[in-house]
Amino acid sequence: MFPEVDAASPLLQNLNPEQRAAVTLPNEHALILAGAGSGKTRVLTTRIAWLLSTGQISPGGVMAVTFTNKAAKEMMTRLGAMLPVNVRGMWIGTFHGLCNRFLRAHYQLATLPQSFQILDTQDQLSAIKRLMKQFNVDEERFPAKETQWFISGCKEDGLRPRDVAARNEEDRKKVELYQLYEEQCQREGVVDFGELMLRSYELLRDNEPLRVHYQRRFRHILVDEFQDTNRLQYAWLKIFAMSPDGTSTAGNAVFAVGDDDQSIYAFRGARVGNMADFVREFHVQHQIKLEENYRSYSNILDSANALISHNKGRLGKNLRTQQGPGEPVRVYEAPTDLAEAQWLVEEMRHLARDQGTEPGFPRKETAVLYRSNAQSRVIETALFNAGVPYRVYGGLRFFERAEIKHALAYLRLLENPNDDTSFLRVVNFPPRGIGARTIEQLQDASRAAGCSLHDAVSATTGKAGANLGAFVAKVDVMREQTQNLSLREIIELVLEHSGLIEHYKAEREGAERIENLEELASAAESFVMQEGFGRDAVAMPVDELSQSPASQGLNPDQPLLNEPAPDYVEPDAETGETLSPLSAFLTHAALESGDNQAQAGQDAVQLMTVHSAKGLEFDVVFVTGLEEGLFPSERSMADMDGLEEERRLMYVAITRARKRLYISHSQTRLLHGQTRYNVRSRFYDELPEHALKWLTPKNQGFSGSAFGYGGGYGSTRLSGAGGTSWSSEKYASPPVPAQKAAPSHGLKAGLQVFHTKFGEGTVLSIEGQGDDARAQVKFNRHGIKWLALAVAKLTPVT
DNA sequence: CACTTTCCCATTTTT
DNA sequence: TGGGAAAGTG
Repeated sequence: MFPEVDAASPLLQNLNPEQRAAVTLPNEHALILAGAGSGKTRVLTTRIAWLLSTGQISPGGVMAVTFTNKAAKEMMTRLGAMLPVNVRGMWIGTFHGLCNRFLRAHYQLATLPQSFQILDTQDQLSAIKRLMKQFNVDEERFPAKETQWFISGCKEDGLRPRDVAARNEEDRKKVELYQLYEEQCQREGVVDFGELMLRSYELLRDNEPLRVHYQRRFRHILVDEFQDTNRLQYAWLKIFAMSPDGTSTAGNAVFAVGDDDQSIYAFRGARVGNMADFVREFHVQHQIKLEENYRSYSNILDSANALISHNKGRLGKNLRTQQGPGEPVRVYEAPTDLAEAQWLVEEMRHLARDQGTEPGFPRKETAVLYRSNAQSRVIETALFNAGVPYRVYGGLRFFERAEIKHALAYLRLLENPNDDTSFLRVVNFPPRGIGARTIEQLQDASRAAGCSLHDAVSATTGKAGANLGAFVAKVDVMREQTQNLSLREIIELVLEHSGLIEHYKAEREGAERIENLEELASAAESFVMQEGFGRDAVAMPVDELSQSPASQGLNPDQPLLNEPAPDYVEPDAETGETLSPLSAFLTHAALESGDNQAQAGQDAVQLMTVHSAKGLEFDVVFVTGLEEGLFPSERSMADMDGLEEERRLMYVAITRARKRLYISHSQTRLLHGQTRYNVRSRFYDELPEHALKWLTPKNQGFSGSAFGYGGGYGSTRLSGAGGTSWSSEKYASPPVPAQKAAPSHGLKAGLQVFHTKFGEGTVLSIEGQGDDARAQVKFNRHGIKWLALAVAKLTPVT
């Protein structure tokens, strides 16, 4: 063993035997099966810290890949706390972030312009729509969304147009569109998310010296959430560790951490099978299971274990805890979705009251989970009426807001005038007399000349042409004027000269948009300060690469195991070429859409889908809407894989809870304007009776009836007033109609409130009743306003 | 070009 | 039912 282990032992101190074994594995491929709450991130970061502090590797030899920016950031923060090491120098990031970094470093080899821009999903869709219009593709037969899905799917499987076998006319058309789309992107100098991955994969695959260089460099490749990798990501990882023919390269080790039971992203291309493939293709000798759970009481874990045991073909894992049984899992059946929501709110009041006696649950430690976003509405209404502060996850993120995207489009045009997607977004925004007609003509001209819209402008004539010319001139002038300005100044100039600010000043809801635009300038400034810009996007300078651990203050005597290949020097390291701050910021904006958790400081109940709850934990968790057809979703019940994924989803939901878990469902639910009569989810019958406590009498379950789980029986609608054949004793008492009780909005004069648009304010007066109730509120920043309580979202500030 | 009307859709989400 | 996007109107 390494003598340095002793020196590193503080790192290993608080690990259990399995965790310690994982952290100290030899430099060989390994698969860590990490159950929910088993300290997965901890193992991952400690592994890196251990490798560094025992001198087995230098920072430049580490690559750690995650799926989300959040996870990458957390890893860097925790690592930085463990060791005095420059975490920025390491290749820690998301798949896409690392691919971006790689492509920026080798943009010539990748045949990309140096400041290529990244299309997000929206941009991609509009690019495809534009393409389809240009080639007169029938949007009825080929919806743009479907084309987008097809193209992304191909890329995720590593397929170029020529690799796709088309067996019918439709497929041929789609492949043709894929081909045209690629040409368009290349012409415009933009890449979509899939392209980032695919292109870097291909570059490594086809360029041997380059591949060998990186293979020698990254001796340790660590992967988080391995069960979520798609085909291409798997191939991408493999190319770092092996020759394309499958010959293993001596010396580097892939350390994959994942949990097959938490694989819930098959719908977007994730392949759990990658775990088994990994073991086979990499001849994995080291598999370690982390089954000790540090999060939940055993009643909760027993429920999770029992449920997931109904899935076939698992890699096999059982969570255990040293904590006691804890409280039973509480189960509730409501007559209506509204009643379910009201019960939930009532229960939350108790939780708040319990705070005085027991350790207590802060509101932000309470989460309400649901299968689909549509379910949040009833719950939100109930919480709102009860005056309980809450926060909903999901929805528009900062960089996805329309006004932000407009501003970014101008900025992108400064960097790259050929970016037609950006050109079209703002050519007539704010309006400057360039109509659809003019744009069509311009597009025809550009197609005929085979050039970008920008370049086609000079060929246009007439008054329309004059307007276009003015637009292009304006952008060109802005480009010159911003030449030597700081990023903040650039953005401020563009906001002003583009007319965006002026335009929104005139708009009724424009004030908020202007605030967002101002925030964009601030965000850019802090980006420059924090990142020292470009650091994110550029390959590491060579001196850092060859830096010995000694200069990191670590084990001076240990020889480096990862000498970079002498015959290859990373290009940017030589020239010191860096990306402009603007370009780096635009990349940042595309790769990190910004969190949507504004006002995170408030103590509010957390509402989110089960999917977005993955990776989080709360003291109290409500899992709602446990109904056949909803959870499991009827859309996924066609095949067994779909059902098993739903079960894993439920497993994820259950294992979010630390102390108290509620599971609820409703007999009826309003969906798409119609009342649906649902049967409680089959998942109830897969939970252990001993861990449950029914708060309402347990009715005859669907599985107990004579019907079994045939497809399509999950839920039904009442036809007319009749009712269906099987709505017997279960529905003997008609569901309680929606109560029209006076909604207690919980507001009164003098109360401090929060409004999502206007911010904080004070209630001056209330008038009207029920749906007509209005409140006069004096906002700190927006003056006095009347707000209809049925519409406005006012949250009491605590 | 702004505003209104109609129509269509409707798990899950990150990059 | 209700939101967003496309089509229609002054």
